[in-house]
Amino acid sequence: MRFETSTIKDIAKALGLSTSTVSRALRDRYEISEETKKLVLAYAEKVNYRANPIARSLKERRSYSIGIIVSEIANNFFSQVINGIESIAYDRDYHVIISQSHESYKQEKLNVEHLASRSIDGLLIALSSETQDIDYLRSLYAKGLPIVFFDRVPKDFETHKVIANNFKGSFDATEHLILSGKRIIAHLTNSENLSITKERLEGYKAALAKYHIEFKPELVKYCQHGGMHSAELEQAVKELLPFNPDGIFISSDRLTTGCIMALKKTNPEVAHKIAIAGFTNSNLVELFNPSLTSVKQPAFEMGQVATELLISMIEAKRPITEFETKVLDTELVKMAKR
Amino acid sequence: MRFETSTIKDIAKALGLSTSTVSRALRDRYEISEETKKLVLAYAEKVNYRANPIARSLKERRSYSIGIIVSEIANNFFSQVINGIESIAYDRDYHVIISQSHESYKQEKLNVEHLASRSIDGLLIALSSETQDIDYLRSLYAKGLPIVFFDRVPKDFETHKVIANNFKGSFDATEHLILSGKRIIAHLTNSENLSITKERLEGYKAALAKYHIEFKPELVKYCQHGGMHSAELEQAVKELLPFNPDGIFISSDRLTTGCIMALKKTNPEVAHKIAIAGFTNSNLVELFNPSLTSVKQPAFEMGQVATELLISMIEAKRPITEFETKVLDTELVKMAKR
DNA sequence: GACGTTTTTGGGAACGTTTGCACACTTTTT
DNA sequence: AAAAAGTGTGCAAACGTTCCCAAAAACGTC
Repeated sequence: MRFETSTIKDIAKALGLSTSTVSRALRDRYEISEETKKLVLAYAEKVNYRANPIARSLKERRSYSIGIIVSEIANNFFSQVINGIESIAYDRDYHVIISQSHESYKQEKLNVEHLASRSIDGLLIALSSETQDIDYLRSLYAKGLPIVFFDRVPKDFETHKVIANNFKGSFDATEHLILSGKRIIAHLTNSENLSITKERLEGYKAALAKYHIEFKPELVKYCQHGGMHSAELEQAVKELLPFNPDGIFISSDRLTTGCIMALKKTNPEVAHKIAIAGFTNSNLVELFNPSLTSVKQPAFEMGQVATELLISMIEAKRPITEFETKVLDTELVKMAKR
Repeated sequence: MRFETSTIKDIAKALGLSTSTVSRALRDRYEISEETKKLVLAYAEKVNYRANPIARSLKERRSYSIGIIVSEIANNFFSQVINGIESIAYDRDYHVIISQSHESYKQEKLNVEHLASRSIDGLLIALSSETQDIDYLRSLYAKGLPIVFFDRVPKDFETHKVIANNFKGSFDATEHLILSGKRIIAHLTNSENLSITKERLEGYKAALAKYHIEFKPELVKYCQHGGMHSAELEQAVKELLPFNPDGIFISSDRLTTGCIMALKKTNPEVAHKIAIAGFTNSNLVELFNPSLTSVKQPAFEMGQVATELLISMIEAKRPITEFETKVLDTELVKMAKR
């Protein structure tokens, strides 16, 4: 803000003290008499003093804020994660700054670098589907920026990570399809770059294997843009239909809703014949028609856990050498009976 | 970041220049020789110099960032608005900081004040449903913080505002219900505090009047928490059903989806008999069952327009005395035939 | 070559904090 | 009674910029 507001200096002058004393009183430092502290606090209250966080950041080289990078806030999963992050961060006196990569590597890098230059104390990030090169993150990390990955994590990066049990979630969903009698189960998934894509594919394969159903690579379709481009998605669906799948297991929020939409639009006659099971954190699934079986990730909790880990890194006295990868269980919400 | 990075001082020392000269070269000021400028820029490039925005903010008392307050990013309408805001802001070299009020007045005030203390250059805000007292905004505004309201705007606040044509949107939706033969049309709406609530109620009334249908206050139910508390919503729906409505016009995103959900849950047998028309920007309406007629707000555009207005205020040379309230048209998306 | 004018550069204060150090004053110890 | 230890305060530097002001350099004119 470009307008006047009372500063430590003003208080010092008004009270005939030095700025150092005032600062110490406000920050509740050790070497300060009860009396002066009371005095300063009372006066500060009176003039409605607000510390200038910018000045503090500059001096201390930290900002008490943490950066978040997600691909889209419009995605229920991510907005729930953000709520989880906020719930912990605010408790611990951190603020959060949210940025969207829109699944673009370039945008992601730009945002991260801007956040870093704004002195964020730590970063929580779910990689974009385009991202392959994470050297820019490595270099920030090497310079001392604490980073915690969630959901979409890189391998070969030694830090805390929080993910869902993607293998089990996929396994359960696929098994559910099989147990309801489906035999030709397609798999629609995200960019191959993503960790979640690989893990979910494995779960799908394992479920097929358990029931002795042959895995057919042609039944797996990847969408580079994670469902952001409807044309890409429709194309994938179109390529899948000739195999006459009776079930589709879909591995991400955007893709799940997008796929149903594409089916309804391009092949309404089969839309109800194909059973769908997919990852989604939409709180509107109950309204969907055709209905579907959904795999819900513990998004809020994931945000909380990631934030706790990040803050522990930020506030650690000594360099951390032991890192954890927390794995949280997903929940299978079975399709309503029709 | 608490780690070393090259500064203007470093460059000055390395090149045997003064910090002032380097600063001028970097900022492309007038009084500087081409030669030195080239030299400095080349070196800056080489050492990958990044200006420290914190220092700049402190010095200039502005931050090239704008604050956004919405109630929930998980709401499609707001996340689309945010995308619109970003699209303009980034073009004009501003960054955005998003905060959520979660429909709480206290949280809203806290967030605004934090943003203000972080030297945001301007504020874009949609009021929370709880907010009645906006004196804290007035006082910031009086101190020089540019504010543009969107969607949920206060009256008696002289500044730019951007809203949807709520009256017409409601009128159209209600008329649509009437034209499809409905006669007992209930209205489920937000907190009475909100500007949108009043405007939408008027549109609803006007449509009823046009077709000589008596307006009955008991058919209007307000939800203080805007659909955030499902109990409140279910209660409202329960109170409406005894009147045997054959149509419901709903005035907000959260309420629309929430109401359908409540109907399905508590009275599945009537859920399909009641025609629903409601405001929502969900991109999943096509999947809903029962289907509904939706009023879509031009959310992205609203964000864009609001941001343009805000930036014009921020960059205005002289105090602005003429303010506009832009009204954008909504779009009625009629229910698919069943 | 002295002088004025213009262009380029440097010195240094300022933005609002925090903090190491020194100093003054009290209290305790010897 | 002097020395030591403890407590509270102030001074001043620092964080990385920007920008006013003055100095220096370059150039033109007579």
